[in-house]
Amino acid sequence: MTATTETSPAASAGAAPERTADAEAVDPALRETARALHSPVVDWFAAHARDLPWRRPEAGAWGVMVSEFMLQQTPVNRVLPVYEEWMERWPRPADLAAEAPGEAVRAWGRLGYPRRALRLHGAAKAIAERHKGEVPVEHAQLLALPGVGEYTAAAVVSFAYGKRHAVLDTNVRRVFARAVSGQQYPPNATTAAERKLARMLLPEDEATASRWAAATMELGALVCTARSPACTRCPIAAQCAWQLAGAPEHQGPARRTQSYAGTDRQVRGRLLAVLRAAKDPVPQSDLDQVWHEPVQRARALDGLVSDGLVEPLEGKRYRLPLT
DNA sequence: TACTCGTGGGG
DNA sequence: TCCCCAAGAGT
Repeated sequence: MTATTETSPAASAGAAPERTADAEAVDPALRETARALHSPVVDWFAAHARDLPWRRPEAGAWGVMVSEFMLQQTPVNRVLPVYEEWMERWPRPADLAAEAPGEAVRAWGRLGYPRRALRLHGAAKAIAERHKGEVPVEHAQLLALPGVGEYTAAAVVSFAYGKRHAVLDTNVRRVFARAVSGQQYPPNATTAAERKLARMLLPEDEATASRWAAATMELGALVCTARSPACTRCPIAAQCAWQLAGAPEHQGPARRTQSYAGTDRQVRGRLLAVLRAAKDPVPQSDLDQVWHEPVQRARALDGLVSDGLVEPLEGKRYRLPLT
């Protein structure tokens, strides 16, 4: 029974008058599908969830937010040590807000995409200034913070505050694509249909919805993986639309793989690595050593400066930003 | 929408 | 070895 992801005639025909304005019509078949998935997935999570530091109560909303920033496109194993250092050094948003942004970039280390460090610092400042030092509870307020998008806002709302909110990351999208839509992989870009499906599948009960969000993510991360899913260990393999369809190969455009060698990104990474390691301002002549091609080198450095990741000083010297 | 933005480990 | 991909956001 593959669930339809769009409006079904049955559900939308005679719109129930008692529905509130923003309530969505729910396909009865999909509702049944959802109920059949909730218990197995949530129970599996209770038995197999990893003991990650940001899942412990003492992490608090700030800990959850820090972890979510770090986990944007970076694997858990690499995040763990940096997260621990970070939380020890800056246990509250105000602690980070009081620091120079360059210190956040330095402490970010080699997690990659260092703009995230800058944005996390900016988010901490906004929280300190506009929210009395407390991580906001409202999704819209979270969304207004730098570096917080649809996913991160939902994750904080759900994981930190236990609210009922659909959480749609790459893991969840893959689980739903397979279990419900019968596809090996989700579309390249998140679609409105996926968002709607995620809302439809969300359990009504708040506490269950929160567990469901974390559980579907964990299932995607540990079992329903991209490359080689461990279907024998999957709690919903018997109901999986993709399995029931014979695990067909993905059709449609392949995800375009991003190159790295020789790109500006690589040059930026090398430049920033030098600056992270330096305690004092670095003369340009030192930065020139990291890349042979002068035009690309200059472009990369300019980009870092305009992104606010690097601060230019008098006499062709550079450092991580003090302000 | 499609593209940019780091880094490194596992298949 | 090489390639794929990993709890996205911003433009």
